[in-house]
Amino acid sequence: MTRKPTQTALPSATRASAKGAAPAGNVEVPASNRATRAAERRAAIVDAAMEEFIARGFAATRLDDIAKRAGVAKGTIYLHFRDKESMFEELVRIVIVPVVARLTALPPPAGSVRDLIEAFAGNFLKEVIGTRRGDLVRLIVAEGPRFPSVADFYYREVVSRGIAAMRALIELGITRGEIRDKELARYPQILVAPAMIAVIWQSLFARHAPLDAQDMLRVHLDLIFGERRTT
Amino acid sequence: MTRKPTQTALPSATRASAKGAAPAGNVEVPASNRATRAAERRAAIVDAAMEEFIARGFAATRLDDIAKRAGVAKGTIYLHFRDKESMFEELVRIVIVPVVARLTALPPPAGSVRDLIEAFAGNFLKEVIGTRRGDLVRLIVAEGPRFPSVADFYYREVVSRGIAAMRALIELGITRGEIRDKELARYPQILVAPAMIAVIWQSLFARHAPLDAQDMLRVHLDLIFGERRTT
Amino acid sequence: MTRKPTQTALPSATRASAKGAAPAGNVEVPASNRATRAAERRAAIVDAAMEEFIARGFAATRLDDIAKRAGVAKGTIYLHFRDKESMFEELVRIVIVPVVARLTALPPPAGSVRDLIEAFAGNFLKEVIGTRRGDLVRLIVAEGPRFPSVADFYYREVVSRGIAAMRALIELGITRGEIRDKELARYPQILVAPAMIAVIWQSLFARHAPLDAQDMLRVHLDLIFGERRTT
Amino acid sequence: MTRKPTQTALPSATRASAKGAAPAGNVEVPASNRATRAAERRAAIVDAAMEEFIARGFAATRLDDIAKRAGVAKGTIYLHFRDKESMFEELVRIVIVPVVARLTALPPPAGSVRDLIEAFAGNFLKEVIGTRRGDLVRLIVAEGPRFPSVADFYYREVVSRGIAAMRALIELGITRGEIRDKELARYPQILVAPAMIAVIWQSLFARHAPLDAQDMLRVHLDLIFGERRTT
DNA sequence: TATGAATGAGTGTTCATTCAT
DNA sequence: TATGAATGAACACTCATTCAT
Repeated sequence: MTRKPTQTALPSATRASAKGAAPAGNVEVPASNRATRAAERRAAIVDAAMEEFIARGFAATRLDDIAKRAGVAKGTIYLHFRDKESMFEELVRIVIVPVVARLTALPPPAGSVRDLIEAFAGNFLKEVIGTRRGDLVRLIVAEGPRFPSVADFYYREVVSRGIAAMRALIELGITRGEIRDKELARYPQILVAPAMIAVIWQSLFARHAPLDAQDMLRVHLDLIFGERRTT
Repeated sequence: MTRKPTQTALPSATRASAKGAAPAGNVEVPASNRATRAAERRAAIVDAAMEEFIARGFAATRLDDIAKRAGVAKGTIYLHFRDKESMFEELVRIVIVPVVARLTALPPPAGSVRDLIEAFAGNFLKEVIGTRRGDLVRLIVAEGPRFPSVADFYYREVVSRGIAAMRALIELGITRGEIRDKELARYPQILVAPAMIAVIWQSLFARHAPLDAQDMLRVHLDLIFGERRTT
Repeated sequence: MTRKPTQTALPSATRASAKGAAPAGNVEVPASNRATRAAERRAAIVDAAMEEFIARGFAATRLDDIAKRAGVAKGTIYLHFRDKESMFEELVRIVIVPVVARLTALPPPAGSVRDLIEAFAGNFLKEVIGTRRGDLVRLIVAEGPRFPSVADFYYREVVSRGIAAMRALIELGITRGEIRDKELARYPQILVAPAMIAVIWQSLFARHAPLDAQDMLRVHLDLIFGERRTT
Repeated sequence: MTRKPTQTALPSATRASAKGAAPAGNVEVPASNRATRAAERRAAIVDAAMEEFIARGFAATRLDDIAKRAGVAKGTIYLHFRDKESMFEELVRIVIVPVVARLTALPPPAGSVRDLIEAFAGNFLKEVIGTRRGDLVRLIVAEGPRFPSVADFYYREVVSRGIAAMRALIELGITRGEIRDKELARYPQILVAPAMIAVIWQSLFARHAPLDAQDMLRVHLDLIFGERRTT
């Protein structure tokens, strides 16, 4: 298998390092204090690791490459993470948690259930589908069986909460008469399935056949809520 | 990462060794001819490789383990496959092709479109979801980005054909008035999404929360076709 | 290191197999008897092995290639030779012996010593320099330290006899007054050295700078015998 | 082939570790700086590799043995050389270059041409014949055909320059009347041949029949320049 | 705290040798 | 006698981890 160093830049939510505050021209310990510097390094490592893990998978990723991409020495990684495995596990947590936080910070619960779900889908589209985070989801699907702790974490923090939230929305929709099919509440997975498929499709088949995820999700919601009168 | 050799038995479609000719209760199989033996060995390697690749992913799988599981010497693998990569690529072909063949051997095209799709879903449930083949699908999702040839093959042989077949069925359903939502034909992925989600769920989360895939697919079809009067 | 199968044909003194006697169109055991067939196979193996050993050296030569080149199965080699090492050792004997025999079948001892030596040099030029046999000499130089038995054999059969023969000629030349330098008899190597250098040169540097070995040997003999009046 | 690790000590020109600074009788060398240590290690690897390659040839040499002999871990070799092949190629350069430099640092160009050549021969005797460097020459002859880059390098740096230098000396000798045979200038190889033969002889046949290389070279020079009056 | 040279266990691949046919 | 599939020891090369500086 060929190794072509992926050179994609990384505009990451975890990056806390872009600080204009550092006084230029200082060789020893610039402006920020020790703790900040450490946090920056750690963030750089996390970013680099995510890129590499996504590009090659856990086993095929070399710490050398992560270090190079993060701009630190290989040994430095071990000052922040116990080993490669726990780096991967922590990485997933570090990246996933803020996303979940943002997605669950639901918009004002005003309006129809469909509006709520559409808002949610819009966020998901923007934050996940076709982004690094989407790739991370695929990575979790890929490595889950070898990292039960990751699968557990992901199930606990993302899947089960997502399913519960969707179920609550569906039940609300049924109560309000927006959703006809009462059985849907038993399988919120059905509501989420096209979004997941979109995530995977973008990773694997986008270059064979592009997919208009937004439009697909709209069609799906039409199916569930009945066609919209106007847009 | 700990390495516990997964010892799952393997009831495989690729196994050609179930010879009815062998006297039952015989320990030493009398051997048959050279070509047959070679085919058996190759099948054993394919089966073993599939188990190992599914359990560990491509990079973390050791040829030593495949050989041990297949009951052959390591060198023997190289009599059948050029190297680890091409073994993986051929493996996918070898396992996928007959499944596709079987799934596309559509049941008697009589009855309603819903009956057709239900028959198809039933096959998929039996042949893929929760089986080794399902795990293979997850494996392809996992390794696809690193094996463009595999992703290409899978798209060409499975995805595009599956999408096309589903679209044809959907259009038929629309024509016959069984399906109301005309836009569905533009996104057959929606029809398939829950089945794919079921495949992944069984691999990753079954132990956290079992999923009645059959029931879920029924609910999904009810959503698309309208609730069934009787079952 | 790349492996380009050397495809040079092999017009070898050891080949005894080119027999027009075999009745065409016979599948089982053609004309010649069993022993002859075996001898042919053995000769084919020896020829093929020589080519391969010369092209790659002992360690880098694969028995597979020898077998392929000889047109026999790999196992067949083991019917003729105990193992790779002893094949190499026997090979050297098999190829060297007839050459020595031919070279030592000295031409009629008439004429001057210089004539004798020139005749000898002519043979050497024709039979060794720039030929497969020359390459074999280089091979012996190359593998000698790892094959003491080969070095021993070569010293015993070729070097010591060659040196002795040269010394005898030199002494005759001194006696007859053809050679002035009496000390030359103590170092017959000096007489042979340019011929050896020519052998090596053709193997290694011919493509950088071609060497007219014949002319060089003449100049060398002029040095020893004094310039010739006419040619 | 039996594998007996040759344990010959190695007084090498490449060894840079003989540090006069180290307190005598000290077991643990105090280390000095990083760069020095790296250079020492590299030199140790080069020395060890030369020993092993000379003893076994390229293909039969194991990197494990080189590492063991050099007192480093196997991986360390790869910090200094890309792979086995390039190690061999660099090795030849590293060892040959300083020898050439020393040999071409000609002695005071005073005196007769014969004196010059004798000085040169003396150096060659001391520096090459019967030394590790001589063995290396034999190794180059052995592996040249499989390492064109080595053969090229050797031709360019050693052979062609040596031939040119010898030709210049011969022509000077002819001009001054020291050398009678005018054709010799066309084949400087003749002048060098006995020295090369001596190199090979010491490697292969010394134990069968010792050769007094110094005396042989003197006889050869007598042949070319005419016998010396006194020594 | 940060470095990166050094380590050595681990793995894909090769190939001499065997042996059932 | 001849075959060539099968074997498994051997080896080049990699890379996670350590540790002296």
